[in-house]
Amino acid sequence: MAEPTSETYRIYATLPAQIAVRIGQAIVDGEFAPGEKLREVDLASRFGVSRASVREALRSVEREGLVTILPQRGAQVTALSAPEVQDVFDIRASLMGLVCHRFTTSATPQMRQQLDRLLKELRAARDDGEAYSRASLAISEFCVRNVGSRRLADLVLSFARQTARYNRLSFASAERRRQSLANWRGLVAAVTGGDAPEAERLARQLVLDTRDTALKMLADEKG
Amino acid sequence: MAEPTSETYRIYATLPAQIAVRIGQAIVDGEFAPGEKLREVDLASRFGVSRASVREALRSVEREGLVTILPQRGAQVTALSAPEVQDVFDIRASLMGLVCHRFTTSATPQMRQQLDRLLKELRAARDDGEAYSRASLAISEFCVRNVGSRRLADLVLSFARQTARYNRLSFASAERRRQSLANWRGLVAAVTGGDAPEAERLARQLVLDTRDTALKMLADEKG
DNA sequence: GTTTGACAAAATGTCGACATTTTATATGCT
DNA sequence: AGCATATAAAATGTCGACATTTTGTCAAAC
Repeated sequence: MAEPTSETYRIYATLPAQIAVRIGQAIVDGEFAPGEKLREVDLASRFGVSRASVREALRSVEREGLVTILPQRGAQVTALSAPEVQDVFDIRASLMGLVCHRFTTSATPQMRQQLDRLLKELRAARDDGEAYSRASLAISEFCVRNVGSRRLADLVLSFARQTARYNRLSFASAERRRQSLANWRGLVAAVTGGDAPEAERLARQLVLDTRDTALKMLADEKG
Repeated sequence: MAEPTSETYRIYATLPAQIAVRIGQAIVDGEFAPGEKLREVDLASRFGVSRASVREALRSVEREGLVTILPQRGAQVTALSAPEVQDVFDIRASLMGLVCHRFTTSATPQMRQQLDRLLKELRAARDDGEAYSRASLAISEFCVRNVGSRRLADLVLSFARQTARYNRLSFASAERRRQSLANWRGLVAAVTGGDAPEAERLARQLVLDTRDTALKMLADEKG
C-alpha cells in the first residue's frame, strides 16, 4: 500500500530499494563479514522476496561500494586491501573538503548554531569510542546534508559507509579522539569565521588523520 | 561464447553490461536527448534482449548519472538544471584536483613524456572545437587512468561524461580554447616540476573555467 | 598421496508471463 | 467549450522457470 508524501509525485520505496537498504545496513553494522559471499537464494529466502528483487538490490548496494559483484561468480562483501582503504579515505577527504568549503560560505545562522550543538555533543562523547564514532558521524552528516547537493551528499556518505569499520577502529583510541576533537573545534571556528579555505584544509586533515590512525592500527594488528 | 582473457579469472561482459555501455554511449553522443524517456520495451526490442536485461542495464547507467529512474515512472535521460550543471562541474573539479596532485607525485618519466605528447596534440587541435574537445578528454583521461585508482578514475570519468555536452559547448569558443591551452601548459609544467599543490590548483581551475564558460553560453542561449 | 577427470550439485544469467500502477482516451455532465 | 470521471492502453514491478556456468565430490590413474 503506497503512502502519499509531501512530494509533488507520490514516492514509494520499491521492493529492491528496501532490500538494498537492509543489506547495506547489515554490512555497515558488521553482520556480514568482509569477503563473505552473499548468495541470491539465501538473501531471497531471508527477506521473503524473489531472486530478481534481491538481484537488483545487490546491484544497488554494489553502487555504494559495499559489495563487489563478479560476473558468474556472484556478490561478496567488499574487502578492501590496505591501499584501497587509503584510497577511499583519500577521495573522501577531498570531497569532505569541498563540503566544508561550501558549508562555510552558505551556512545560515541556524545551521551554525546547530553545528555548535553537535560539537558540544561530540565533546560529551569523547570518553567513549562507540559514542564518539556516532557523534562524529552525526556532525559530519549534518554538514554534508546541508550544502544543497544531494549528489555530493550521497557520494560522501557512501565513501564514509565504505570505511565505517575503520572509523570505529580509529576512534577506539583515546588519543585519536582528542586529536579529532581538536580538529573539529578548529573546523567549527573556521566555519564560524567564514574562512572557507581553512575549513576545507581542516576537513581534509580530519579525514586523513582518521585514515592514518586506522591504517597504523591495522598494521600493528598484523605485525 | 566466452573469451578467455589474461586475467586470473575469466571475465566476460555480461549482457546487461554490454547494453549499459551502448545506452551510455548513445546518451553521451547525443543520440538520446536530455529528458527523453527511455522505455524498457523499446530498448529491449532495439537491442534484441529481454526486458530484464535492459532493466538491469538502465540501473547501471543510472549509477553513472546519465539516466534518472523514478519508481513506477521509468527512466529518462538525465536533464541537468543550471545549478546541477554547476554542481557536477564543482565536484569534478575537486576530484580532478586530487587526480593531478597524485599524478604529480607518482608519474614515471615515461608518463611525463606521454603527457608532453598529448599536450602537443592538444595544441595542434586548438583551431577545431570538436578536435580540441576530444584532445582535451584524451589528456585528462590519461592523467586520470594513471594515478593507480580505478575507483577515482571511474568517478571522475563518470562526472566528465555527465557534462559531455557542456564540454563541447564550451570548447566551441576559440577564446575558451586559448585559455584552456594556457591552463594545460601551466598544469603540465607543474607536473614536470613536481609541484603537486600547484598542479592541483590548476586542475581545479581548468574544470571551473570550462564550467563558467559553459554556463555563460547557456545563459546567453536563453536570454 | 597427489593429481586428473568426470559427474553431480549449486549458483548465477536470461527470459517470458502476470500483477499493479501510470498514462492516454473517451464519455458524460455543468 | 471545458472539466471530471470512467475506461482502455501501456509501462513498470515482481515473480518463477529454464539455461549456462561455476563449484564441490568422488573415483581412477600415475
